[in-house]
Amino acid sequence: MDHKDSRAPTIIDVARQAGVSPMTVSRVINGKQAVRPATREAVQAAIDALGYAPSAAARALAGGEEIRICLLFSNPSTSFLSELLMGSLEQASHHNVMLAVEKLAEPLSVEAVLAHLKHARINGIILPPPLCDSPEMLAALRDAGIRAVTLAASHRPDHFSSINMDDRLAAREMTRHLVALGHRRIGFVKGNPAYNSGQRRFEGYVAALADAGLPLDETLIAQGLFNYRSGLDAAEHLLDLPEPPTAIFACNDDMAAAAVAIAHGRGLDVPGDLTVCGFDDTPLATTIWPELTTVHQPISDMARAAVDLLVRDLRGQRDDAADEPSHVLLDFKLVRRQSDAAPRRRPRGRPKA
Amino acid sequence: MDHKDSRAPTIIDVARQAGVSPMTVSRVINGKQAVRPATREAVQAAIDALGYAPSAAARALAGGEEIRICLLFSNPSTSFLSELLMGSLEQASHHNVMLAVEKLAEPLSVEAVLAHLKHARINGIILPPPLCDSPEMLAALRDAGIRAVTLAASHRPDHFSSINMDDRLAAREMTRHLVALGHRRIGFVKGNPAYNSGQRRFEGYVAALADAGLPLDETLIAQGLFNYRSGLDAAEHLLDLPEPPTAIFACNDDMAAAAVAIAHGRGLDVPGDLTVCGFDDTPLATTIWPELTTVHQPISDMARAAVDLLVRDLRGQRDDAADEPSHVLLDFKLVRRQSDAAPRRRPRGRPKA
DNA sequence: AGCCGTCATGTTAGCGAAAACATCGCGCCT
DNA sequence: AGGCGCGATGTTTTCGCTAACATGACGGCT
Repeated sequence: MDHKDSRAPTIIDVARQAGVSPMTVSRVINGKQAVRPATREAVQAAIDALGYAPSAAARALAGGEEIRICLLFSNPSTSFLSELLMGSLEQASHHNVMLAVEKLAEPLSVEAVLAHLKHARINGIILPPPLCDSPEMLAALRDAGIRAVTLAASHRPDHFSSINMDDRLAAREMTRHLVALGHRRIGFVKGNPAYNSGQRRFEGYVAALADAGLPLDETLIAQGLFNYRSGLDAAEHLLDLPEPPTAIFACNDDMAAAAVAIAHGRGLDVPGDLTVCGFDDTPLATTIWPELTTVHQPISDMARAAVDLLVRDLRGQRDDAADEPSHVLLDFKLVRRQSDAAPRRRPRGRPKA
Repeated sequence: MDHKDSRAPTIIDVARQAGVSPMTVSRVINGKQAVRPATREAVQAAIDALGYAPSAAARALAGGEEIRICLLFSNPSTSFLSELLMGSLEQASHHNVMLAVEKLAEPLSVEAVLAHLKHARINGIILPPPLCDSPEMLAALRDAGIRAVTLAASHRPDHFSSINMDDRLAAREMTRHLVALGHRRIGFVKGNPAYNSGQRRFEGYVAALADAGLPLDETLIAQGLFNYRSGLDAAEHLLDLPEPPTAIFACNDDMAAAAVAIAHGRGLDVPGDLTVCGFDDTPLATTIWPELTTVHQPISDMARAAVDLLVRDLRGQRDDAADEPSHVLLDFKLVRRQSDAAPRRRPRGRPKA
């Protein structure tokens, strides 16, 4: 298609084609300043005709500051990670910033990390759990003058922006959904107390019960650790109760999957004899059978938002020093699949042999 | 630490500090041509002292060609994807090439993709499954003159380089391991026939049986589809046999997990009463209980190798047109966890009630 | 002894885009 | 009516680095 087989068209080629100066083309590309509509259209036509796309490298070079941000993670589940990566990569290329991805070695030495970040000229960092909940990490970052935004952190950080999902509300809606289905005895499997999100999910459960005027039965609450193994124990305990729940709401999908396994082990049909719901919408939720009804956390959206915020903060540094961190709360979605149903008419009846 | 609070040090600062010209610094950085050891050390010292790191943007700009490669995926599991991303991102930044990550919309229109790639000035593509197994995709890419390397493809592509793992050998070793444990009746759950890797894993199983002089019992072979649900059916079928296997080797972890679930549902202990092994080492393998003995596919290494190959091909284009595609086979690793054990002394004995 | 190749290093000229500054034309205000 | 201001566009310079070429010193060869 090209006149010459040689190189990709540059902004100068476009300018020539459109009969304007390169600067005008640049303005059109960046949508800046005033350009007459007629001129804009001409330039756009030239761009389309030549199949021009700006060189990211040249842009970064000329644009003054070269922004490099880093997604620093230590130990999230891979599904969480890949969502995170997808979202942040996309948005990073969108803003034309470099995105490094860094895995923190296990004995996490804050100084070592900082030294590395300094060395790699990282301007800003995205911190997913569990790093975002480490006060020393946060403090060290602040002292080093590196911008950060926490993602799904337990606590709202003091000096940084944050992106979160409303765990409490999500759990409340899920519980409300269970109540609407007709369940009255709803078991809850708590998460690892070290993670605050588990706590907030529990609060949502409690609140929804109160909303519905249902009593909070302590015996229906089992402690879990967020992992499958603990979910096994918790479900075992719940189903051993003299009057077992008709539904189990677990704090994450792994534990919910464990509850399904235990139920099947006892010959219970899910959801016929027992409704099981999870939280997070990890791939596990759709690999097991029946597929789990769960809460979908918009991880890639959160990552996108985090990049946006970080870039805004970073670019803003030059403009003004207003620097107020923002805190955004993203929408979750309750996704209904096949593990929930109304309780059997006579909850205490035996499943058919 | 910096003299001025202003900007990051440039190659010129380093040159001044070391008392040489910028070009010499550039040569040291790129490890090119002959630089006297003494000079090299001086420059290195200056680099360290200033904490200098080269600007990727400037490098790409000056370096002539700006290489952009793309990881094009359609539908892999997220764990596979995140490994892929980690490896390729790391290596891409290592080579200072841009890495775009592109998800293909479901109704995969090859032309649309090509148009997009052209537009985004992508020079080379990494193709994981299932895209790498689409002949039309491969043909279209070749016709468009875009370089590609397939990753874990079923067939060795004609015109592109490829990265693979030896599925056949891995399955053979796993089976051999099971035999060494004392198992004689080893069930096999095949994968979706559409994927060739499943076929090659099956071949490995057959070969290992032959190695051990064990008969190939057709009744012990169940067809699966690579998903959990199909694993449930396959395991059910296998355990319903008048003389059930003492071990089940599933073609992937999802189906192995299903087999564990079925075993538990029947009151069978894993691995006491039944050994279950998987393949792939997905996160699922370590979330369920007991954790699965499986084959670890070095996905991130494969991604790294893919990037290396692609960059070499792309840069080589300028140098010479030798252009012979290479095909590399990476090592797998058999990872033993808690789902395998020697069979019970009397295999036909009932599990204790 | 003089010439030339070769190694080690310096100099110049961009790469493609955007910032900063310059220009030009036009309508509006006093 | 003259100047002022501003909107639309052009020119120049700059970003950090490397390719290509230039230089200079040194040693082996005839």
